[in-house]
Amino acid sequence: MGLDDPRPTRRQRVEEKERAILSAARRIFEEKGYEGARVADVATAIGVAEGTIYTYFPTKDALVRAMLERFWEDITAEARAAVAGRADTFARLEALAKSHLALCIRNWPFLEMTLRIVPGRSQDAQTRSLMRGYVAVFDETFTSGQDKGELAASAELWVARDQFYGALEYSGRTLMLRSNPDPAPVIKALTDSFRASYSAANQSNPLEDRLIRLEAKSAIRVVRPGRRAQ
Amino acid sequence: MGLDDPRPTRRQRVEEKERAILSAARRIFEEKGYEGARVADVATAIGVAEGTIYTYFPTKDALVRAMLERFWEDITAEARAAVAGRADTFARLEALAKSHLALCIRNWPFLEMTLRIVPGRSQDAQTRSLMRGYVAVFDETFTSGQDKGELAASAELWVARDQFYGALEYSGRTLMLRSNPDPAPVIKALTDSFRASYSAANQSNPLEDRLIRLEAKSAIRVVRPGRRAQ
DNA sequence: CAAATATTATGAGTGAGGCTCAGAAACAAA
DNA sequence: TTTGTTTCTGAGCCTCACTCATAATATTTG
Repeated sequence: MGLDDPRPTRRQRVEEKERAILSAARRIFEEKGYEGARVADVATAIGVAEGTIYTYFPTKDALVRAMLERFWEDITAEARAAVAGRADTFARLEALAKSHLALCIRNWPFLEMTLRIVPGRSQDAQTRSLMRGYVAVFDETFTSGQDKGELAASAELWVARDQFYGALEYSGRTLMLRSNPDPAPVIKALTDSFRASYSAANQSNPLEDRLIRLEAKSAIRVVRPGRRAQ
Repeated sequence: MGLDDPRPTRRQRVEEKERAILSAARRIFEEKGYEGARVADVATAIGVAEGTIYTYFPTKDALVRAMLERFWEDITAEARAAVAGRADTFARLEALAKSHLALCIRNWPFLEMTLRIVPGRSQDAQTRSLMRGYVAVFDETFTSGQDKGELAASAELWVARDQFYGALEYSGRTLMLRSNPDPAPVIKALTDSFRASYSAANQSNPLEDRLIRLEAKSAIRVVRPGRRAQ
């Protein structure tokens, strides 16, 4: 098969149609929300029968999940771009916060859907996995900040992460209700908080902090010589 | 009509049945979640026909909203009890945080439903109104802390509020995924943050802070002699 | 190229569940 | 008791998500 073969392969045709479905879904679900959007709408939008959608995605839920997966992937690039080129950890976190708050406001329907999608009690490990790559940007920034000694080594990553994204999501929601939303005070409050309580310089016992950091590093070297999933 | 008239009035009968419906709904929606719970289930649970439910609540959504309204009212008493008897603002906030985090974990289905209930874009002023009385406990604590000079007068209430509840909700969600949830680090991180960035003592310019506070007070006295809804 | 086979598309049909409404039952007023 | 009013009832309507027998299309084989 030549590189510019005019006849697409089977796999290519399938992927092409998948893309078409997902991009139509994106428009429609953004406009109408999860409940409001009909699977039939998506089918009509790209000129196929409703049944066709179901040959590509087994349920409406799966369709939405696939759509959201793409969404979070796309958005992750934005977050990475926001922190790129900044050395100072707090500057990175501030940039990330700004980027995320803007995201909350611009793409509220998708954020909301992500939180709504998964039904039932404590089953939202799936929701988490959707956002995993996205929050990894925060995680990397935070842990590298700890490694560099800018952030307190004793701080727990997941606690800081929830503080960060929780505050931003709630604030985003509030801002959306305003006629003239100004994100500045939110960013300022959050970065102030982080600077005040996670800066290694502010720790009550800097020596203990350095000790924790060194122990953590050597433990990693000794116990896990290779990279291994937890 | 005597106070202990055995024959209940019409109004009383209506309210009694409303209570019965709502309390059955509470059990069923907690167990099965929003999508899983059937209106017919609620009807069967109290031994009436499905149509009867609809004479009391126009839609499933309205039923859930009424149920959640009660829920938040009940829970508000708990929050008030948590802060009662504590003078220090930070001690109050800490108690409130503990109480709220426990609430997130114990009553997750209701919290989740509250966030899910409202359909459509940026229409969640209604959701907010559900929680209004509840968050008032935080608001009162915070503003009275500002009045007493313990908290920075320049801090914006809504920003602090979103930081507080946003962090707690996200952390609650995370904790629920753990086999052995320990809320202590969450509480510590949040109170540390608040102490570090909202304490009046830590402000860069204490004089300016006192000035803001005095101006705010006198403005209230002069501009609004009576209590007036915004 | 035609026949045989495999894949993909179709849309009428099914089931579930929210909601309606014409009449029945219970209650109140006259 | 009669008449009027409120409350209750459940068979059936309607909207979807989802299925499946059949048709259309693509690929392989002879």
